[in-house]
Amino acid sequence: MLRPSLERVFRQDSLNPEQRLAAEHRGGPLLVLAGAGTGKTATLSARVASLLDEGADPQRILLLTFTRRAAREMINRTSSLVGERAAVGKVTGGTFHSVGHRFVRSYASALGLPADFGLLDAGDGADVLDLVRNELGHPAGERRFPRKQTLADIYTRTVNAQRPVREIVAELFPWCEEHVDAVAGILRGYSARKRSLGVLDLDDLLLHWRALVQDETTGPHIAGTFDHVLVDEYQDVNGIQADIVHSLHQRGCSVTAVGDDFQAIYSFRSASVEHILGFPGKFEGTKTVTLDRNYRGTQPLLDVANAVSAQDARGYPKVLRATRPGGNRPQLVQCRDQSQEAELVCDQVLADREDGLLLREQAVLARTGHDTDLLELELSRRRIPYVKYGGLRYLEAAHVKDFLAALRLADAPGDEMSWFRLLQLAEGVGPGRSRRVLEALLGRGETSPRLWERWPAAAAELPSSARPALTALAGAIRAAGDTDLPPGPATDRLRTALDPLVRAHYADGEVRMQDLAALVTAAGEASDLRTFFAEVLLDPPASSQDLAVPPHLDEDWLVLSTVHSAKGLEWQSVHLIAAYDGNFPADMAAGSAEGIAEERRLLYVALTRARRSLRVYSPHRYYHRPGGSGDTHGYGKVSRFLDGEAQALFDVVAAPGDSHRFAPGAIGGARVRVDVDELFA
DNA sequence: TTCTCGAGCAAGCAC
DNA sequence: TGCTCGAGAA
Repeated sequence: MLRPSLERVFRQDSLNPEQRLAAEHRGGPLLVLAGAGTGKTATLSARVASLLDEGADPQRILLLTFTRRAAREMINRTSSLVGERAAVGKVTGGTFHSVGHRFVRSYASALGLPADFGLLDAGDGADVLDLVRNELGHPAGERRFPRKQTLADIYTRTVNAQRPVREIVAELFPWCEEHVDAVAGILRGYSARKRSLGVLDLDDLLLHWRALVQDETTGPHIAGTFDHVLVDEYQDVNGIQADIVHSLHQRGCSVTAVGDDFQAIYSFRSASVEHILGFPGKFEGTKTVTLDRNYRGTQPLLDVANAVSAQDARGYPKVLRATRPGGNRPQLVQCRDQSQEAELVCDQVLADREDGLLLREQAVLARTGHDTDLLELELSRRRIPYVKYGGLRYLEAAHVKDFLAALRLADAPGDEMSWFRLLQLAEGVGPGRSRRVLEALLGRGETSPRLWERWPAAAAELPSSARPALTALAGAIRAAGDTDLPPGPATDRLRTALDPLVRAHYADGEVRMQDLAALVTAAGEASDLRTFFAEVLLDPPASSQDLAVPPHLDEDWLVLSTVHSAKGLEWQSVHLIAAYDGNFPADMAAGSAEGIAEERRLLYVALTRARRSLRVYSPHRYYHRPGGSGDTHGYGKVSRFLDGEAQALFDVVAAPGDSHRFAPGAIGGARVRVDVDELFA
């Protein structure tokens, strides 16, 4: 039963009967099927608030979310409900990876890991794989031999599916099958190398966490620290994550899973919609609550989403119903090509802004990061500020990797790969010299305490022009590794030392250094360097904007995002671009029924982000990367998911104007030559 | 040994 | 289109 105070709070927050049921359910596993926009966050927050109100210890509540942003939002909402920020703040929250990391660190010795084990992100892992591949004598140039990224994909699919590599390769990478023995050897070498380096990659964190929870000694210990485990976005868990949750359940934790099987879009990360579909069967005594009242969109928009979801007979049936009345029909905009698409989007964005809609209330969604390339040009030309989420990730930018390499060395000065990377920032230093410097610096397996004494000898291998900057950098790394120095000043020293190297090495060094300033600001709020490093790696900022200090109130920008990164977010106005068949579904995914089903769900996620206005653009002619030889353009139809029935729910708009002016072949076989060669005769 | 440049080829979403 | 690798010059 709820106390009167909370009773009032719930009513104020207007929980509907189903949401209330979910918030107040006690005993036994709970599955909340929450359609898009049905107040999932409000419900989970209310449930946490209700548990706290009953006297639950916040530290004994575990909240597993997909991103740190989601965890933060949940905790903020909960504290506005209970009004005790401090108590709520003690709730253990984060992503599977970050929470797993905390346990693996605590139980490192039980796992036979060094107490100060390091972390590899996806890019680091691929680099180590590349190293092993070359050592085993498979140069990257060899015909049809998988590249490092492909090797990394094979590795992660294999361990996450827990199936033999031969099966995975045969099924998902058939073009690599002739090399499967060599691939298996490289993966074995990769595991051995990680052990000898004392590092874990992202998959290892989950594997080790699961091992801890399943172990008869450590398992009860870990499960015993929690009474309640709440998992958000359950449709996107993979087999290992599902095992972890199930083990916690078996060891006595009360489990709540929240998700929407129709928003499962992460199968490429080995997530499977089967885990949410099979939840009631696996967790005995499950109470299932379905939320289908939509508080986000208007009915004309939801009708389209419903029409798309109805094409898939599987899953929990649900039809979204709007709670807000009225609304306009969505538009399906047929345009000539992607440059016209970019113009039309800009026109509309500016028109809506004239009507008082902030840029931040508008978003442009796309299948892939580079679908927005042309649009970004047009936005810059018209001076419309924007922030881009997804696509090329922040951590993959070379200068950010440089900075993280320095950060890693502060914690682990013996890290060969990081040194190798940083040394080559200097002019006149390549792989050859780096190797000699490292030989002098790291010796043969000697331990690190004496490492800094060897720096002068190591620096002697450097060309004199490179010596001052690298010596300064080494000094900054050594100072940053001193635990007495707080993370803010420590990272600032690193940044200062990197400054001349970054400016000289990259053409746009100026801009890159500003990015790093944002990282230093973020580091200032962390408790120590190692924690900061882990946080950045395990929950990377979606863009440098994520790290920046809170922007001024008068700043406003349009949001560009991939559909994947847009999950869980909403805007007043949404533009979905490049919705042609071949992109929705992507050609790559169109080979299998499950692949197509997932693409449909991806479109569904995009369609359900809008509150008031939705425009879907389908360019007739689009650019694509040449797959073989010949034309680099394709002629597309609108996505097959927007069939006749779905299209009838749109206002179909043909782009205005000159649809024939640039039509291919209009001039027949004419050849117009421009030739200045005679000038150089 | 480092750097530059051209050829050849691959492919997206991300903790 | 943009990365990676190999050839060849400084």
